[in-house]
Amino acid sequence: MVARRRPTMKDVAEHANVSISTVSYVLNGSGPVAPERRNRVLDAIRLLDYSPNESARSLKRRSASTVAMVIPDLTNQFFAMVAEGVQRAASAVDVLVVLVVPDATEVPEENYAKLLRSQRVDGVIYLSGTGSMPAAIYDLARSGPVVLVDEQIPGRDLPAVVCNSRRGAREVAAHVLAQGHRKLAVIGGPPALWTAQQRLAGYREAFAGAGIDPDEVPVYAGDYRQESGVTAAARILAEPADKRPTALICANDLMAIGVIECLKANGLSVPQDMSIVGFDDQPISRLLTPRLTSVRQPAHDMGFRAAKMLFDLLDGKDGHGADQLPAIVQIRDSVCPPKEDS
Amino acid sequence: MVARRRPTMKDVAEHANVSISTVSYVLNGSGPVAPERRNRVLDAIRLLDYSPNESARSLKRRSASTVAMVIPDLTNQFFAMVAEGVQRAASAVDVLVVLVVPDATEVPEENYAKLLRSQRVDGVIYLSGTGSMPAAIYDLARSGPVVLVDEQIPGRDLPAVVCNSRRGAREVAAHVLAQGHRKLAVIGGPPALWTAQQRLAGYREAFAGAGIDPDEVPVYAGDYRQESGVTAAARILAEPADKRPTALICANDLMAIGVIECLKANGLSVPQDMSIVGFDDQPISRLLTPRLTSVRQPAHDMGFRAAKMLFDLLDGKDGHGADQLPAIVQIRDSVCPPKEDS
DNA sequence: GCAGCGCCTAGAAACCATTCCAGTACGGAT
DNA sequence: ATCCGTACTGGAATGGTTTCTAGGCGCTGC
Repeated sequence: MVARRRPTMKDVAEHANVSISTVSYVLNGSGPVAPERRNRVLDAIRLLDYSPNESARSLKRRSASTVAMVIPDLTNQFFAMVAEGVQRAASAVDVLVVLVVPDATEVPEENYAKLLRSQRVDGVIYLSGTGSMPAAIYDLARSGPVVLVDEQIPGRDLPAVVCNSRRGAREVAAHVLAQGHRKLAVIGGPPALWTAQQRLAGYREAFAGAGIDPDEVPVYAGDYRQESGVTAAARILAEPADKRPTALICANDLMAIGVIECLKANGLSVPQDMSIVGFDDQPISRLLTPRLTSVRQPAHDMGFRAAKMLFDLLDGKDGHGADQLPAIVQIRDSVCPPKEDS
Repeated sequence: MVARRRPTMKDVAEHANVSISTVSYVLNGSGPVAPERRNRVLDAIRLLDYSPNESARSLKRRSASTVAMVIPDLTNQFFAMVAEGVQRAASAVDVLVVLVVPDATEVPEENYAKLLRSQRVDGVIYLSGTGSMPAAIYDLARSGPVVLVDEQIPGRDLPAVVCNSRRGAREVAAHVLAQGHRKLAVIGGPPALWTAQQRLAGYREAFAGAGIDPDEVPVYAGDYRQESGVTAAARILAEPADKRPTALICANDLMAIGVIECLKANGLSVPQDMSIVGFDDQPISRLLTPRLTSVRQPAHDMGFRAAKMLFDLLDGKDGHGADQLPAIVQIRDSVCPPKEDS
């Protein structure tokens, strides 16, 4: 089968006995067309099964009706949910979303900038993953509109949709403290990430509020991945039993899951032997045993709003700044009062 | 800040004192250029921070270097993993992947066809979700190259990457039977889906092989979503205890999770009171209590191969047909022998 | 009866890169 | 000195759309 040439506006115009510009006016409603001719054009379009060549269109319009979405890890359901939110907002206005997964091997921000400059995409929605240089993101933003999700660059106010992580963190830590725990430990996220900083700050506020010196609470380094939860838990278990914390505050659910895995493997039970909380409220978290107490971020909504914000930016509406959504503590079964003897 | 015009080849050419075509030759290596001039061009490109306008390029080349990936549900980790595989294959050859999530409200295949015809994308990778009409997919495939993942249209051999679901299903059912179960039930997927049909067929083969009449085994209708597992479990629990199956074979993990949720809520324990198996081997499944016995599909690899297959198609290499990967049974803790008294 | 106005239409100039083709310059062979 | 082939270069056509501009036509109001 010889791949027949797709029909163009010219074909439609000839078929309908009008000029090319008339066809364009009909297509975009960008000029007045007499009803009778409009119908002729419409008929011709149907007949020829014409659809406009989007490459030509974006060339002329200087806009690709496409945005890039940078997602560090799709299998993390938080990101997946954000992605769905973005997608939903985009498809409502007929914008395509291209999926970009940073390649760990190189500095990817440069590629996104090139994407932007080559007009393949009109803007970028950026979810930061385990490690990205603030400076690189800022450079990227100079090539075109960028909206950050759950990330902020200190000092520069790039448009962003964030969650009140600090408050959520404070509240979940307060919940743990309210159960009577005094020997705590934190498993933190990648220190370079805004969210990790915010969450830690929130925890410390709660500690201070309960009369505990935040600097006395050990913070184990994590990277938001499950594996790092396992590692941190192993380190904690290596300490003598009477020095161990009675509650462990994890900066996200994945690490909390790793922790629980490790504790269980070592014969400890959660929450009886150790209370655990997470952050993110992944859908799985309520299916675990015990059901994990966590902090819910409105992921879908964050994605949706970020996309909206980007579209506004592209439309020239310059209401940038950060949009902040609430984080909500979900209390479940992974926290209980500490044992008497600790 | 006035949005300054991006530099074009013309600017580069003027800057380097060569013609536009020379710049193009340098850019694409599509013609001989003397080293000295090549360097002048390269310098000018760097100096002006030029990057080619991809819209113009695709217009001329008649190819967008972009493919669409239809994903019914990103929060399903199986799909997410496939997506990552696709993405990885694509980024290796500098192809963009646009994410398309079917909108439940309308017939989306038509939109994908339009996407294809408008040359916004060169091809489509199609993962079928809970319900899609085979005919619609076939229509879609007439607008451009389409590769199916974990789906096949009977009678038409569209290019596809599938998993040996039938065999995996047979084996996992055989495992259940080997534990001594004789009273079984199946919770099936959407009957319109190829995977659901294959899995059911596999289960039935195993039943027959164990001397059980497959038609005697009740099949509850599910739709691959967690909720439908809950519903089916509730229906089963409504039956008198001595008529209940001792083992429940679920056509995917999500439904199995729903089943377990419901059983637990009703005071039954898994696997002691009822054995459960799933299909897909979602990453969460090994974190549940009990750890769920399931069938692993090489999701990432399936995505990767599907993308490769599509790119081959686009390159004119016509080695279509279906690629079949093995499904591997993962035996864990959710199956044990039936109680004596049943 | 004519200027002036509103609708509508067609022509043509962008938009930017690719590629065919004709042409230049220069080395060596005759 | 002439001719030819090679290695390179530049002009121009092309891809399909949008949009500016000018103009045609039928009215109204004076």
